[in-house]
Amino acid sequence: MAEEGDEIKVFRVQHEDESDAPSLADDKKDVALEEEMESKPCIDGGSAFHAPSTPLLSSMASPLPFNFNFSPAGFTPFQQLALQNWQMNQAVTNQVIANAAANVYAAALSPVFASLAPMPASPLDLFSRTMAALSPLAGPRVGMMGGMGSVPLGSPFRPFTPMQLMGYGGVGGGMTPSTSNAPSTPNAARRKRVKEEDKEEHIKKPKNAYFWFMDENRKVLMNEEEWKDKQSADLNKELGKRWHDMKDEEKKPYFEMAAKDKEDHAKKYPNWSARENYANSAKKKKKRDRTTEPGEGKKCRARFGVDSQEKWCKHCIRKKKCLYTGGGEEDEKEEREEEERASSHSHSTHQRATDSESDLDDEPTTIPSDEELKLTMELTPLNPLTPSFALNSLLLRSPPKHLRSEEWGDRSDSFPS
DNA sequence: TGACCTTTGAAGAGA
DNA sequence: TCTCTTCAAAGGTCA
Repeated sequence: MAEEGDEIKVFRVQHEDESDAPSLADDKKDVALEEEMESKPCIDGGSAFHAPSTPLLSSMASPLPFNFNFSPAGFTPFQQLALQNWQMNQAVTNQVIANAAANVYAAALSPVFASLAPMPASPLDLFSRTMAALSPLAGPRVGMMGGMGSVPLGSPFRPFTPMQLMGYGGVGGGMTPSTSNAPSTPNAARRKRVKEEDKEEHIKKPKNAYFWFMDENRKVLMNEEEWKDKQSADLNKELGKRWHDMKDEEKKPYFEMAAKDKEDHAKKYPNWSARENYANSAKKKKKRDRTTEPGEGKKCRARFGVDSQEKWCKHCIRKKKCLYTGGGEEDEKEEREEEERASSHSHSTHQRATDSESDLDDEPTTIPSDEELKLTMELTPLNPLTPSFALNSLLLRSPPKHLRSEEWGDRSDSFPS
């Protein structure tokens, strides 16, 4: 059987120079993508088979049937995107075949299946049996929606998870559950690094005296019969009472601890200010915004509705700045910024309403982002610029009917024969 | 997975 | 100077 650590790396993209590692921002994007992909379980619900590496397989790895590369030059950005997707799918397909081959080989090595699947006699034998395993005629199948990469039901073949197919998680690296805290793959290490970097970005406030007191007494309280099953909030209530009942002298050590903590914090982060932690994330800002009553802070039109103008303040009735919202400095600043943004844009794209009527609208007209535009275009049928359209067009090797031939040009040499 | 609950004290912002 | 708001920790609950 294959040794531990043996692996097949057919399409794993390696950075030639590790020092030329992607930036943290890129890492974050990658990690988000990886987490999304890894969150999708292996389709047949089983654990993926550990594909062995053998000289026989090595001979198989290179001349896989679909291995085309062609230059995206001359394509529109969206067509290039489609091209990338297509090439990625091609890589996945190749990996599926490689995995199937590995499974055929591994099954042959297994004492259980040896009688059913004898050793491949040659690379050609292995290849033909691999293709047979992938054939739709191979009986009921499981995994990968019954398509390419699925395996005959009841067979020892296990499809790889999407991440494994892509080379993430490592065919030889992340297949078995890790028993240590150490990241099992370079990607896991990268993910951990990203999380740690995120952690480092946030410098927490030093604890105050009461928090030092809580630290010390929470566990004591939790050991008390009466409080051991209570929730944290209840414990905090009780701790608050006890803190309140304590004499100043009893509190003194905690204030000293807090003072020391504050001093150390100031030494460690001389330029830090508590302000830095004020709603520095959108979620916290959202949370903060929710602390106001529903409708509070809204202008009269939004608060009472157009039909209840009798409830509006006199300013709103006269289309002036709402009395309820007050139109604080922050609002005015935002409005100024909004107007600047609007004026910097062409007047045709987004003209922020400047009259009081529009000013009363809750949601200003927003400019769709590039991503939103892309999505919209993807959802628009027959748009020649959408990735899916471009992909289909590429695969069909013929220009869309409504595209002029000179726009499309001759790209027949870009496609596999 | 992250908000919420609950406490006190420190810090910052704004009036 | 005063008032108001936010955040620091904990861990169960809930969406």
